[in-house]
Amino acid sequence: MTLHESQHLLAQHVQQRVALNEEELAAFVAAFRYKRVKKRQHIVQPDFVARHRNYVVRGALRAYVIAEGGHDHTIQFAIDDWWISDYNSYIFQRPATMFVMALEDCELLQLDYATEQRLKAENHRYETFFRVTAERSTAAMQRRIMANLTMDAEERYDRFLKYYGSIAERVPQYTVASYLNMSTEFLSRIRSRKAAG
Amino acid sequence: MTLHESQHLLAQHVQQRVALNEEELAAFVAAFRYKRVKKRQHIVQPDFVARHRNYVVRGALRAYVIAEGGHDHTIQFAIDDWWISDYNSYIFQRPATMFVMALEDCELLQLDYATEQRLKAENHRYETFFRVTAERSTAAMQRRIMANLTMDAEERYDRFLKYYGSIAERVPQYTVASYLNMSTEFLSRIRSRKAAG
DNA sequence: GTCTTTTCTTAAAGTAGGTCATTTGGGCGG
DNA sequence: CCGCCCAAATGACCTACTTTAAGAAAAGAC
Repeated sequence: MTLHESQHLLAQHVQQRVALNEEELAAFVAAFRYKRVKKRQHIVQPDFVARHRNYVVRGALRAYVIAEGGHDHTIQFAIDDWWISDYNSYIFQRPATMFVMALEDCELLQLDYATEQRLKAENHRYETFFRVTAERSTAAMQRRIMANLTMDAEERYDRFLKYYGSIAERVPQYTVASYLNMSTEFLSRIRSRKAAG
Repeated sequence: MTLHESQHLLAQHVQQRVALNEEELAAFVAAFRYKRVKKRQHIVQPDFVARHRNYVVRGALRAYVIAEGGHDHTIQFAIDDWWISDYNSYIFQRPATMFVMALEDCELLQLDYATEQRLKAENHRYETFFRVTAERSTAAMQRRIMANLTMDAEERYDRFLKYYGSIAERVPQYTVASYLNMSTEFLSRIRSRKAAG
């Protein structure tokens, strides 16, 4: 995708969340740096500070941690038109605990921390955009916590397919299992149970 | 506590998150309504829209859902100097799915939705406050999700004591168990295991 | 105080889901 | 089109936790 096309996608994304005039929108989008990453490449690693907030123009990524015992756990997915980073690292500019890895070749628009601060200080409406974004994340995470507390493994998988079917289609199944807090073998069994009866 | 003392606590809370001059701070705090609620009283109920964001001056509350089978699950606690509501309801002004109930007699400062919108539109720095608040919630929820994915029951309890020991001290144990995604019986067993050896 | 309700503990039996080991399949570099 | 490697499936066994049931200990109410 061209830089111009990528910027247009981001511009549309922003416009759906806050009303900016053309000039404001152009300046906002221009603050991002275009970046390609290859499948399996990491853009965030434990112990290094996450420097960017990443808008996914095209591609798929996952944020994950590795627990004792070597098992990994997916904290977040991002595909086209989503955002991803290690927010505990990015927001507080402290060392990351997560990996963020490309699951496909990706095109990103990256906003670095200092530039984000400048944008928020510069224009009330830019601040509003980040406020709306943070609020929606909070709400989505609360829904995920509710699902984890109230549903069994099969129900969690059904919910995931319902709301994030487009992600399930393009990422490895073991990453979905680890997102849903179950073993890859158990997810496989759920699926074969469904296919049968 | 007097209204004046309550407002002072909220003012301090706000000042720790955003730099306001005296006039701005006074106007912000004045937008809240003081409210007392008795133990066991609900301030949010399923099917009704959560109208307020609640600052806890003094007291303890819990947000919870009741799953099929009658089991309840704690989504959030709030004690002195915390915020609570059903954010999926409040932010989108849609019917709540949660209860928010007082675990003790409480004093709150409530901000209603329309007033919050007015504040955010009126002053860039008020908007900043809500942005910072939402960002911190997001980060905290992500840490909780990580803990739920990577830790077993006993580790989750240890973590809760470490970071929220002051909550554990003043709420019923079964509410802590339901927050940590384990049965009240199992939490009891963990505790007696610890007390012994 | 004493009666009642709520919370917490203990123990036995049951199960959702995990682990381990092996097989099957798919994608892709050469 | 072959061989390799990583992902998905399958089955046997295992365990961390739940459920059920009962009683003990706090906490209110009157």
